[in-house]
Amino acid sequence: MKAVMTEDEMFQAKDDEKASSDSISDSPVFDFINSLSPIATPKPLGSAQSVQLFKSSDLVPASSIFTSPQVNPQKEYKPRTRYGYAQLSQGLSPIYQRNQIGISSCIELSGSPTIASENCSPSEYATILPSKWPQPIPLGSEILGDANKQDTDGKADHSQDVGHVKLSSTCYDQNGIDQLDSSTSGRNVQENELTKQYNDDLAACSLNHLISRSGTGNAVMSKSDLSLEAQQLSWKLRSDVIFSKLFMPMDQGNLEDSRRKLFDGSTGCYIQSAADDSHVYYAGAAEGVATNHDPKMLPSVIQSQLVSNEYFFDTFKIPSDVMALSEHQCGGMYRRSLFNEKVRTSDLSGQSSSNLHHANICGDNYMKPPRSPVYALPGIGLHLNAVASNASNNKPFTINPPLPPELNSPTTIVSCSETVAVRRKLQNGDGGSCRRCSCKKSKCLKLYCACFAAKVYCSGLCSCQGLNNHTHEETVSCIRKRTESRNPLAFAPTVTRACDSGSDFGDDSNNTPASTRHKRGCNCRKSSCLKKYCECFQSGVGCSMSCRCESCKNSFGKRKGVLLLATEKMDKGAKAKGTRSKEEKLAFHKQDVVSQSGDLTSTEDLFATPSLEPCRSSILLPSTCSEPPVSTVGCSSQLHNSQSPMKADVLFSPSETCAMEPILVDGSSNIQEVSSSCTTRVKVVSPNKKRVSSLQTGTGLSPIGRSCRKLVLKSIPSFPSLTDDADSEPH
DNA sequence: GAGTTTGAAACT
DNA sequence: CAGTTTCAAACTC
Repeated sequence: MKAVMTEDEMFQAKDDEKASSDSISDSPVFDFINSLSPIATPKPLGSAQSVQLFKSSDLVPASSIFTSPQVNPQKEYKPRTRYGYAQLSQGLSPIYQRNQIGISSCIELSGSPTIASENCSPSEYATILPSKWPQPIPLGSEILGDANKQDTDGKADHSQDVGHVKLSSTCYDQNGIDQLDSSTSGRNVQENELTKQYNDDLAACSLNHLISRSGTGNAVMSKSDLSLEAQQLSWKLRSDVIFSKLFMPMDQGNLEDSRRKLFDGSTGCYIQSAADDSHVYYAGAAEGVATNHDPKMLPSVIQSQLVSNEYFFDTFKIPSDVMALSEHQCGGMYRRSLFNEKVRTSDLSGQSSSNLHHANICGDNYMKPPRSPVYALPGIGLHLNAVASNASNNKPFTINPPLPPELNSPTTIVSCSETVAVRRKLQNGDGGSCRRCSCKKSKCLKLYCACFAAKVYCSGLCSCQGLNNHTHEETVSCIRKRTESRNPLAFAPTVTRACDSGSDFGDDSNNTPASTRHKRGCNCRKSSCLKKYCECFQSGVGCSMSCRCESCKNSFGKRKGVLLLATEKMDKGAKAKGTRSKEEKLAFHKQDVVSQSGDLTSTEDLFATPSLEPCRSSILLPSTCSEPPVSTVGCSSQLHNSQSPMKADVLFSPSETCAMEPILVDGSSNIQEVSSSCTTRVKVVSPNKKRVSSLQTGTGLSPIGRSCRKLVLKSIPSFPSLTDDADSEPH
C-alpha cells in the first residue's frame, strides 16, 4: 500500500508537471514549434495522434494504468534519459520536455491499459514498461519491419483472447511455430531444432504480446508513431547545431578556401554523423600536405560518406527568402531555419529528389556541381552505417540498427536518388532496406545475419534462406528480444560517439564531440585493424580502449594500447624507483627515434614488435600511406609540412595519446587544444637519427594558425563502459 | 566463383 | 569467464 501511495505521489507530480506544461502549450512558441512538424509521418493516423503528444490533457494518467507497487517510473525512465531525451529537453525547450513526457506515457499506454492492469502480474508490468523494450524507438527500423510493428498491427489481429495465457499468435504458441515451419518449404531437421530452440523464448514474448493485443488502439499511439514524431521534433531542434559545428569559426579570409577543401570530395573529405554531432573527417589533411586520399581507397563505409561538391551545391540551395546566410553566419553562428527544414522535408516526403531544398549552409555557391549524387540529408537522422554499407555496394538503402535518439544524427549522407525511396520505404514498411545477407544456417535469425543485426527484414535482394521476413515477423521479434536479452548491445549501433564516454581514456576528459568509436570494440589480430574484418575500420573509426585488437594499425586511430599502458606504468615505476633500467630506456628510446626518410615501413617495423605495436602514433605519412585515409592529420601533418626539408615523421611519445583524431574545432574554445595537442612531447629526428629538435608547434608554427583551418588533432576519449554509460546522465 | 581467411557470435 | 565452435563476410586466387 505504501508503495502504491508513493507511486500515486509520483504520478501526482507528473500531473503537476503536465499542468505546468499546459501553460507552455498556450505560448506562441509552442504553437510555432507545434506547427513545424514538416516530415510526413508514415501513417496519417500517427501524425494526427502525434499532435496529441503535445496535449498533456490527452495523456492518460499513468497511475491509472500501472498500479503495481513495483513500478518505479523514475527508474524506468532512466534509460530513455540516457538515450538523450532528457538531455535534449534540458537544453532545448520545454516543448520537448512535454514530448518526452508524452513519449514515456504514451509508450506505456501503447499496450492496453486494461490489459496491463487487469491481466498482467506485477512482474509483467516491467515487461511492458519502456525501459524493458529493447531500445528507444528508432525511426526506421520500427517501420521497416521491426516486429514492434505488431504493437499496432497486431491490435486488430489479436484483439481477442485477451488475457489468455496461450495466444494464437504464431509467435507465442507451439502451433504457431509449427505453422511457421510448415510454411517454410525448406523444412528440415535444422529448422526443427531452430524452432525448438526458439520455443524457449515464447514465454518471454508473450508478455510483450500483451502490448500488441491492445484492443483499444484508437486512442493509443503506436511506438512507431511516437518515436517518429519525437525524433522529428528532436531533429528539428537539434539540427540547427549541425552546421554550426560543420563550419567552425574560421578566419574569414580563409573561410572559403577551407570550405572548399572541407567539402571537396576529391580530397577525401567526408562527414560522419553517427552520433549526436556531425563529424567531419578531413582526410585531405591540412593544406600543403599531399595526402592524396583516393576515395576509392576508403572503406566502403567511408566512401559512401564522401561529400561531394554537388552535395552541398545542390542540396543546400535554399530559398533566399527563408535562409539568407552570409559568410558571417557561416563563421560560427549559423543556425538553420526551422522553416527551411520544414520546406525541405516536405519536399522530401512528397516529391522527387529534384525538388529537394536544403539549407544553404553557407549561402554561397563556392562548390561547383559535381558528379556524385551523394549528399547529406539533415533531418533524416539515419545512421551513417546504414548509408555507408549500401552506397558502396550499390545496395538498396538500408536503415541501420536503430539508434538511441542521441545517436541518430540529423546529418546523414544519403544518395539523392535513394532519399525519396527511403521515405517511401519508411512509409511502406518496405523491406527493401535489407543488407543483402547470404545467411544459410543462421536462418537470418542470429546476429550473424547483417539484416537481422540491423533489425531489418531480409528481402529478395538477399541470397539467404532465412526467416527474417514479414511472414515470420513475430518470430523475428521474439528472436530479437531474446538476442537482446542476452546482449543488450546486440542491436546497438556499432559506432557511437565518443563523448558518451570519457571514462576510459584516462586523463583525457576532453570529450570529442565529433569523434566516434566503435561501441564494443574489435578483437582483431591478423587484420591489424586494416581490413574490413575489423568493425572499427569498417565503420571508419579508430580503435579505442574498448578494443582488444593486436597490432592495431587502424588508420582511423589506434587504440591506446598495451605499450602505452605499460610505459605509463613503467614511468610510474621508474619514478618510484627513481631510475629506469637500461632495457627500459632502450625500448623507450626506440619509439622516439624515427627515420628521417619518412619511410613508413621502417616506422612500422619499428613498432612491429609486439610489445610496442599498439602504441604507435596514429599519424601516418600521407605520402607513404597507401591505406585508407589517415584521419589523423592536422598537427602532425602541419609539422610535416612545415618541416618539409626534413620530412620528419612525428611521433607522439608514449605519454601522448595514441588515439588522435582530426576535428574541426568549434571556435575558440578548442583553440587551446590545438597547441596542447601539438606541443606535447613531439619529437622530430634528424636523418642521422639524432634528435635535432623538439618542436613546440604552437599555432604560430603550424599552418593551422596560418590557414585558420582549425583542423586539429584531438585526443579521443574512448568508449565508456556500459555501466558508466548507463549510470551517467547526459549533461 | 571457389576456396581461404578472418573475427564476431554463439556455444560449451 | 575462457576456450571452442559456428557462422558469414571479407578476401584471395
